[in-house]
Amino acid sequence: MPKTSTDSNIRSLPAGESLPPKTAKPVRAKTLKRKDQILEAALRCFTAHGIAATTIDLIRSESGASVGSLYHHFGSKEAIASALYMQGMEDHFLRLRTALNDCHSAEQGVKAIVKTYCEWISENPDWARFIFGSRGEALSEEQEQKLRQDNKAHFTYLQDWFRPYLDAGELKDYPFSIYHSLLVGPAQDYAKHWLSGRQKKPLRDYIELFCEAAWKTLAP
Amino acid sequence: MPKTSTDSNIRSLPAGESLPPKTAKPVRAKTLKRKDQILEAALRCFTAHGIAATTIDLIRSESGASVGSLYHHFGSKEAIASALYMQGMEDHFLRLRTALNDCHSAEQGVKAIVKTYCEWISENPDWARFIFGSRGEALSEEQEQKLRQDNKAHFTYLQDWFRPYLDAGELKDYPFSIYHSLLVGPAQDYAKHWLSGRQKKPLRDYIELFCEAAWKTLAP
DNA sequence: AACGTTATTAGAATTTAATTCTAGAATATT
DNA sequence: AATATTCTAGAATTAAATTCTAATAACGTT
Repeated sequence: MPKTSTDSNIRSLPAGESLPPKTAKPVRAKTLKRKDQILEAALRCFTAHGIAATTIDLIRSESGASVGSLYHHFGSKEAIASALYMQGMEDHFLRLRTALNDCHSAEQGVKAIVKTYCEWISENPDWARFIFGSRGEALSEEQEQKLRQDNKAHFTYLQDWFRPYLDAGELKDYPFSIYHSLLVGPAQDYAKHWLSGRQKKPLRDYIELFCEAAWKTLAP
Repeated sequence: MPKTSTDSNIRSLPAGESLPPKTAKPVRAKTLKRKDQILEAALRCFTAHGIAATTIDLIRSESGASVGSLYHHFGSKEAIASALYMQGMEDHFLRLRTALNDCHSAEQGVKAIVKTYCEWISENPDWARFIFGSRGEALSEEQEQKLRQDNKAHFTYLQDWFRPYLDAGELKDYPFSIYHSLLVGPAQDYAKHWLSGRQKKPLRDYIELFCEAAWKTLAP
């Protein structure tokens, strides 16, 4: 009985977590390759034609896979989008954590978050455009679940990272649930406008500015 | 030759503009009512089932209209979403301008923008959820065009409103294209999380905080 | 290296949903 | 009242997503 595979090619390992003890399903190299081909093709299609206008058949021909293969690996069109979304988030999260490792003050941390955010978007505009564009919809049960978990884990990681500085009074004491919004909200909004062509100046040009602004908001 | 009607029930009149001199097309009362019924039904459906899962047939039965009627008035499913989107934006823009009229300092203006933004979302959560959820996609040529114009007009309005204060040095002198992002970015991000259920505390509870934060960023 | 098992691929068949079309009813215009 | 236009209905069509059946390839086992 063929079963839609769910474990996609995970690139990052959640920092603190240990490997699940599971009854290892065999994962074939060719499978991962095909899945990646499909995801890449899908992103190309989404970028070129927009999410709504991208049909399964387009992804099929672009990826060289067959309909059967597509559905075997992902189960639905939505799931392809989901996977792309999740992959993007993971990629970004990982990068952010890496950046934070080199920071040793509240100010450095705050600025690193904003900077990393902007850089990721600048370097992966297609991916970012897709993620912004598909927000909300397009998440199946399972993936929605996983996204929440990931978000929460990420959130907790950040919280832990900042706690010492907070305790030391190096950071303004807002309710924590709001930190993320204060930090990346402005950059995110500008990014959206830039990605959609409504703003000309590249996001990159304003990185410094958004970093400064964020720090100004959060400095004690 | 029946033609898809394009002039939807506009609630706000762009402030500075005069009425177009057009060769008035007759607009029937019943027509507007039906269009509104359809839009309202559509919003209900989007809220209840999500945008992607809402079918034409669902909107049809919910609105009591026929397929023919639906297509006569809007021309496509996308166009229904577009109209809803536009209507929301207009509603919000109008409200914001009204609020700004009572402000007489940079600080008042800045805070009014953030406050109005938050209040509109808090009072129209379904509408807001839809707008955030449908971002980007779902705009037809014509409407895309109109949205850009509206945005630009709104933008210009804000710019004009703030210029005197900027000249008087009551406001930090950032590039103007970034003001909007600095102002509402944080509130917008939090709103998104709240609307999707990822954050519990209602946006309303943080209005003060976002206002203060915005002013802190923009104060000279 | 032959065998059985399971994963993968292919593409035809089916189902579901969006859109178009044709004709008739309602409303306005002369 | 005659005519033109807009609006409504629902059947017919088209397009796209998904399911299904069978064939092929990869893998572990012997």
